[in-house]
Amino acid sequence: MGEEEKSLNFIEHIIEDDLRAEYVKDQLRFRFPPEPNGYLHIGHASSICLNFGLGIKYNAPVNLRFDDTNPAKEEKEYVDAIKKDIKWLGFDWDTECYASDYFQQLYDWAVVLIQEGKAYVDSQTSEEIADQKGTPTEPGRESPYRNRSIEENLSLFEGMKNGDFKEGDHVLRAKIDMASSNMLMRDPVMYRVLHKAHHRTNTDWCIYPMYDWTHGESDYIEQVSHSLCTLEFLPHRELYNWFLDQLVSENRLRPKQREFARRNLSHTVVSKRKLLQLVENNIVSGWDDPRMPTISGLRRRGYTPESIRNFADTIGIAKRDNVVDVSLLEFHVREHLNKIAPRVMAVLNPLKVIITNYEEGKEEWLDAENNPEDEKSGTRKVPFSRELYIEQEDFREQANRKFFRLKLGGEVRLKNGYIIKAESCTKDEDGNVVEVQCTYDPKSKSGSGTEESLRKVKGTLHWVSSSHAIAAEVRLYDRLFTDATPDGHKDKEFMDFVNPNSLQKITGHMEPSLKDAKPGDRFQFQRLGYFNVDLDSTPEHLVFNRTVTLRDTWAKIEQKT
RNA sequence: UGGCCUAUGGUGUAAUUGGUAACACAGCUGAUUUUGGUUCAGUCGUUCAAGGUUCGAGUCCUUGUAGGCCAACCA
Repeated sequence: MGEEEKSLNFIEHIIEDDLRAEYVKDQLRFRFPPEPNGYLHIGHASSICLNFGLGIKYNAPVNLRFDDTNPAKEEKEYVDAIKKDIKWLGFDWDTECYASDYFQQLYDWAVVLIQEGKAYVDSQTSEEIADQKGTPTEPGRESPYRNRSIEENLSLFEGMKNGDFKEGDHVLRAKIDMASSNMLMRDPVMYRVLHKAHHRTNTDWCIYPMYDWTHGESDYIEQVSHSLCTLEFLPHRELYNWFLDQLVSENRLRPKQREFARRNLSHTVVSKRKLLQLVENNIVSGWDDPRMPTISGLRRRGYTPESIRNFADTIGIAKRDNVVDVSLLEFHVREHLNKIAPRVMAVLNPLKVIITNYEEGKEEWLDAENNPEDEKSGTRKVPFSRELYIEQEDFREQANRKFFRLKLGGEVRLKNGYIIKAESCTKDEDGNVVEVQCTYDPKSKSGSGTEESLRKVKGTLHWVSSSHAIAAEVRLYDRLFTDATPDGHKDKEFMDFVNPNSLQKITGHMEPSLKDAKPGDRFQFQRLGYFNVDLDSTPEHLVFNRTVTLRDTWAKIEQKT
């Protein structure tokens, strides 16, 4: 019941007010209305969580409606990807709808508008129409075709529908007010001729309705009570209402458009158009590249639906411009993955360690906890032997007291194993350490209960047995852009900020339990971060993505000195 | 030179609708820890400005300032 204490966002306040004033709960209905012209991104996730979350909160139906009125940009591929992403996020829609299902109804209504003298066919070029539109500070001029007879309009509009005209010959316009301070009210175009096949209606139509003439009417047909969209549609509201005024009947629910600010994420772009540019210019491998802020990219990267929902929940919804720090998103994945990801050991930057007093050829299988956060997760066996790998960063010949890791003459615990002491090291001709010779304390074995095993040493390192380790490709990701707001600069293009080093591929050495890992499986590589198995992975060639690093306090300490 | 929207810590969002400015992240301290992870405790810091109404203003009014949106046969 703690849920009820949560304060309402401004949309919920509006709904509560409406519930008190005019609606009953049963009339509430929402919709998520993507255009199938690209993949969904983290900004859409916010909108999805808003609309479907409202549906859950008020036990109201939520439609998935494809706003497919522009066949030039839309494809079935996108429809399928969108449906997959919404389901993956954990939501389900009441009815799958398409604006294209309403083409006939929309046409019939348009004819009614013509008959009532509220719409006319304009036969000018788009340039002429644009020229007459005026500017925000000057009124527009009326089209010479504005006062055509109803009969002529009717016959021309029918001709448009029948394919008698080329693209651009005519458009249908609403007759509103060329002097309105709202540019959208200056006789907006309702229909244009487009001789293009539509992914659902194929060539049935060669005129297509514009967004404004479609959206509110679709909401009305579906009896959506609250049509929520982003703030850039705010000026459209007047037109949305004008179109509704022409056709709503008293006894049917009249939809309301309400607007909220789109969510921006730092160090990335959240716009289908810009994401498409990244794909087309091969900056990334595709819409689902793990560096992309698309839902499919985040999924491939290893994000969980829960973490994205929690993120959307935390940032909430409001009306002001915003740039949410990506570290908040990262916090939510870590929070979730910490609870569910099995711990394993993997060495990404190997440095050979020889335990000189450990018998050659001997191997031991040690017990390792799968997840300290989950008692039921049990343990697994990891092999130990004379020759191991640790991370290069975990050894220094000498270091100060703040360095808890291995140094000459110093001791360290090997996680789930023994305490070792570095005795000497060998270097190559360039002076790089290539091998460390250590001794181990045979009585210090983890979990053995001996006095020595309970000894406290400052550092604990992860490691793998070099002969048992399996090699795997590991893909390390960094932010796609070097700037926090790549598309927020007036003098520069967002493309100027693409990080050239956002992907690094290396070969890591994994503990052998990982050999059966399947695409999608998530792990914590201890002390390194959370990783998942990539779609490209095969049993012969494992591929891991780093979802996110662990919080790294050491990196901060080191940076300061 | 127009119309509309917005303004709360570094970031995001709240504030019983005029009554103690709070939650999360980030940052910083410390404790715990066989992950420099987790967990725990503490800490830092906020109402764009100036007037006004009021016993009382983040909230209402006025003016200003700053940012955003609007002139696609895109959505």
